This record gives sequence, structure tokens and C-alpha cells, in this order.
Amino acid sequence: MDKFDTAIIHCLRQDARQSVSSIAEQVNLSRSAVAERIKKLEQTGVIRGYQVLLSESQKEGVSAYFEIQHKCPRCADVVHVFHAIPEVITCRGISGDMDLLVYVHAPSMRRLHEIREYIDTHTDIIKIKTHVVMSEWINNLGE
Amino acid sequence: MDKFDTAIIHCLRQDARQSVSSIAEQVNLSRSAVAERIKKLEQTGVIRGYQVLLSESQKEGVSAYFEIQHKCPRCADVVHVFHAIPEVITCRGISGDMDLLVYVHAPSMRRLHEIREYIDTHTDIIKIKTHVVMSEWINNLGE
DNA sequence: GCAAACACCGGCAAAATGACGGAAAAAATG
DNA sequence: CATTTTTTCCGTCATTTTGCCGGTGTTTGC
Repeated sequence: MDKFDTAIIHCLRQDARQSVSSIAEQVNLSRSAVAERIKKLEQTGVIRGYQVLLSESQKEGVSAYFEIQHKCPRCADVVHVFHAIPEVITCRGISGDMDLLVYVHAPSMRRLHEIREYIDTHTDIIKIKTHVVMSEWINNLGE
Repeated sequence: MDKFDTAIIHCLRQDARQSVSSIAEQVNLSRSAVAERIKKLEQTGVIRGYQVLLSESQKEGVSAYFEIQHKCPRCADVVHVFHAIPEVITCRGISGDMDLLVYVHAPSMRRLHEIREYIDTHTDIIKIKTHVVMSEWINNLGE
């Protein structure tokens, strides 16, 4: 992973479908050298694949972030709530006003609302802020 | 968005870097027809772009969320800033006060701070809120 | 010093692409 | 219903890109 690999990955992050030749021009290497490097990056697992980025409206379902504030002495005491929701993808404790940031992907807005209400029933939870995801610009995880 | 478009997108989701010819074979259309359809899907915004999927380079480090507010008429105009940062893992447009929620994983707090300052240099960006991840409770993705 | 391994380059044939005109199908018009 | 218009598709040609190869220079280890 030297500066050339970094540059190549930078190019692919701009547009993963551009030609190897075009990348070679941008990074000032021969086409075959770039092709070799990309193949190696794929084989060693640095590059896990290539994704098409769709507008959020085309995806089935709705994603959202919940910011959660609770009154439990420890986060651990409230996390079981989110374990019980299969749509929860990530749940992390964060610095700032709120305590937790929970990312969910629900099949429908109706279900999303249901999840929100379910969370709300828990007395330990003081405050919820919902942020519906309206567009996805970068996703290096493949969700 | 008929069944052909769906099939094409399905192919691209498998591997966004495969050739148009290969997709044409899989969906039983001529190469030029598929190329036209893809171009149209790009122009109408159904396909927003193509991304390379990277493996988490190192488990060590610091993660954080940046809430971003900007003054660009369209989010797309400001997203290139985050494409330029290899540590960015997700970047999504959200409802609420802020416009974007960016998740990053940096090798060190020093580097995280560097990223924050880099983002701050961009005049289009009005406001940044940083939330350092202090604990991870649920992660259904294997980042 | 001398192989071996590595990364790079350039060249060639094969494959993929972009651009075009024209046929067929679908939609809109009278 | 007939006809125009639009859309979608196909095949072809010139160009670009790709995969594959041998050859060269540089680093690595014995």
C-alpha cells in the first residue's frame, strides 16, 4: 500500500467503473502496472468489490438513524432494547448530547414508525431524534 | 424501470465493474441496448455512481460521526470532499437540522482531528458536529 | 557477486466501447 | 383506423481498452 495504491483507490472511489487506462493516466503509471496493482489489491482483500450506488428512492425500504438519550447509569443496560429489533444494523455509544446512535433499515415507513414507537415505550429512554436517510453518497460496507 | 432495468441493476450490484457486454449476455439484450439503458439510468439519477468496497484497513483506531451542514444547493456538490478522505466509510443525507451524516474510521485521534480540520477548510460547509464513537454495541455488518 | 523475486514498461491480438443509421415496436395524434 | 412521432432495439464500423506476453531495471537474500 504505497502512494500509487492510494492514488489508484482514490480514483476508484471517484468512479469505480472508469477504465484502467484512465486511472493509469491519472496516477502516472503504465496501464499494465495499474492493472497488476488492482488485481493484487483485490486478491489481498484490500478491495472487497465494486458497488453500484443507487438513489435511496430506488432501494426497497427505509433507513434511518435514531439518536437516543437515556437515563441508565450504563449504556449496557439499555442496549438489549435494540438487540430485540432485527432491523437494527449498528448501535454505538457516542460523545455529545445524545448517548447512542442507532442505524436501522426497515422494509417500510410504517415499520420504521413502529420501531420508533417500540423504542419510545421504554421508560429508560428519555429522548429520541429520528433522522430518515434520504440519500446515500458513500458506503464502503456493502449493506 | 421495467424488468430489464431491474436485471441490469441486479448485475451491477453483483459487480459494478463488469463489462456492458457481459451484462448484455446475462439479461438477453444487445450490448448497445444495455449501454443505452445504463446511460439513461445514470442520467435520470437512479444510478448515482459506482464505488469501490474497501476492507477496513486496520481495526485499531478511532471512529466518529460527523454531522455536516452545508450551503450547497445540492448535496452532490459537497460530497467530493468526503470521497477524498479514505477514512470515510459512509456518507448519507438525512432529514433534520443537519444535511449529512458521515461515518469515519481513523487510525488515530490525531488523524481524526486532521480530517475534521480538513473538512472545515471547505467554505461550503457551514457547521460540523463531531461525535466520537466510545462504544460499539451492535454491528451487523462486520466492519 | 549472483540468482530470485519483484515491479515496471511496451507491443500485440482479442475484447469492449462509443457512435451511427436503420428496423421494429410502442405511443400519440388526427 | 391510419399515420405520425417517439422510443427501443439491433448490427456495424472505427476507436479504445483489455489480457497476455516477453523484456528490462531494481531490490532482496544467499
